[in-house]
Amino acid sequence: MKAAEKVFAESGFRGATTSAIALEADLPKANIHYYFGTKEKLYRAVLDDIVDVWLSSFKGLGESDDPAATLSDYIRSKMELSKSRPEASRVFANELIRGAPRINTYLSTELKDWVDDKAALIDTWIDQGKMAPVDSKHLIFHIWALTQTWADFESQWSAILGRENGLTDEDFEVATNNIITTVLRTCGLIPVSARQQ
Amino acid sequence: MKAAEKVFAESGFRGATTSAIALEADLPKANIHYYFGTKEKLYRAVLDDIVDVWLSSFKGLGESDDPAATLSDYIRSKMELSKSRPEASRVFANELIRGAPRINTYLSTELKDWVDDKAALIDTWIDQGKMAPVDSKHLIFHIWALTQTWADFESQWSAILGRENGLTDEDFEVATNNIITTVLRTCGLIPVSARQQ
DNA sequence: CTAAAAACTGACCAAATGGTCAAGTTTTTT
DNA sequence: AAAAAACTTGACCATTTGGTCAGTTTTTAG
Repeated sequence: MKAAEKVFAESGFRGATTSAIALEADLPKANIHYYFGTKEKLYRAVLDDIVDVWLSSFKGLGESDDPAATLSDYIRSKMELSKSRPEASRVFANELIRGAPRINTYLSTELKDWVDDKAALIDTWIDQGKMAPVDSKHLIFHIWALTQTWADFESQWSAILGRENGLTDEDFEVATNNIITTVLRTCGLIPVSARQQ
Repeated sequence: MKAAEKVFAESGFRGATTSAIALEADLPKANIHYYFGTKEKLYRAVLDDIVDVWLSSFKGLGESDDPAATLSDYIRSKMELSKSRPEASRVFANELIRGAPRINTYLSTELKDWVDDKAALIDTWIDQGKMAPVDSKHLIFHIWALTQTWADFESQWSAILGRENGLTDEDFEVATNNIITTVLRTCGLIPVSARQQ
């Protein structure tokens, strides 16, 4: 599965070959077919695994009633995922770029429900005057876009920042703080004049 | 080229087949090889074309001396590109996900220089007290991430928003305004308490 | 008009692909 | 201890792949 995730991340579903996966896993190709049947089924297994990780990362959001802390924690956990499982993120990104043929149902049911739910929570906070008015769904979209980009497009940020051996822990730390700053300022949860750390 | 862009966007370099491109272009496969030689060369031609469009979209930024107007205009032009050339954006995204093997030089020279340059401009604005202090490079990263996501991951946003026939012009309009709000609030250029339009 | 250059294409090929299978080996069950 | 079940794998196959090429058609130049 790990080998498959890597190869699918690097080449997409169509471009990945079962022999490349077999080579990466250091197993004969026939063995992989014994366990997973077809390339399609293996891909689905990898995708299901990723969706599980994704969904479980969502659970954290919304248990506390403090918008600033909740949003910061969520951003931090999303960034942790971008750092620790970039390949998973890339497989997912590949699937989305292709129009999400295999996960459309998941997107428009479970994921949509989750977003609707959390957006309602954010709207409550706004109504209670706990944060500035924002488009709650788009706020969630922004958090996803800003955090996922550090996994999916690492090569771009790495090149622009002049890191020859990929992004460092410090880069991720800085990125995380900047995202938190942006999101909290958008929500009016930290004074804009404050210097960034 | 148009057909190739579409197929490469859908399947990535490895997954795209010359016959699929030929079919899409309604031409015999041999004809495509006559003009472009190899699949690799065709892909490079497509990529070069996209890089051109990208670079020219950058030119606008920085001519005026009004941060709010400049940033808004830039966000608007990036969103225009996400809407009008989503396939180009996806080809580029595919390349980045794969580690940018073919455009690494471009990223760490031209693009890096451009970012260094514009970040310096933003730093000037900050020094002049025209906007709140922010990490200028990360501000640019945020704008790119927030705008490109509407091309690359359209399928995701479309599913979550419950749009059965893809995103509408209005969705793009709302997204654009939300991104502008987020960026301007981050920069302290609009009061946070203001209601969003 | 003509001949040469350029553009085009159907038919083909070697290599790579996803997948199968029979013949084993190892592990589990009884 | 032996039978059954599960696992492993080298060799193989039909199909698809990127790419070629000989021959035809179209365009250009004198």
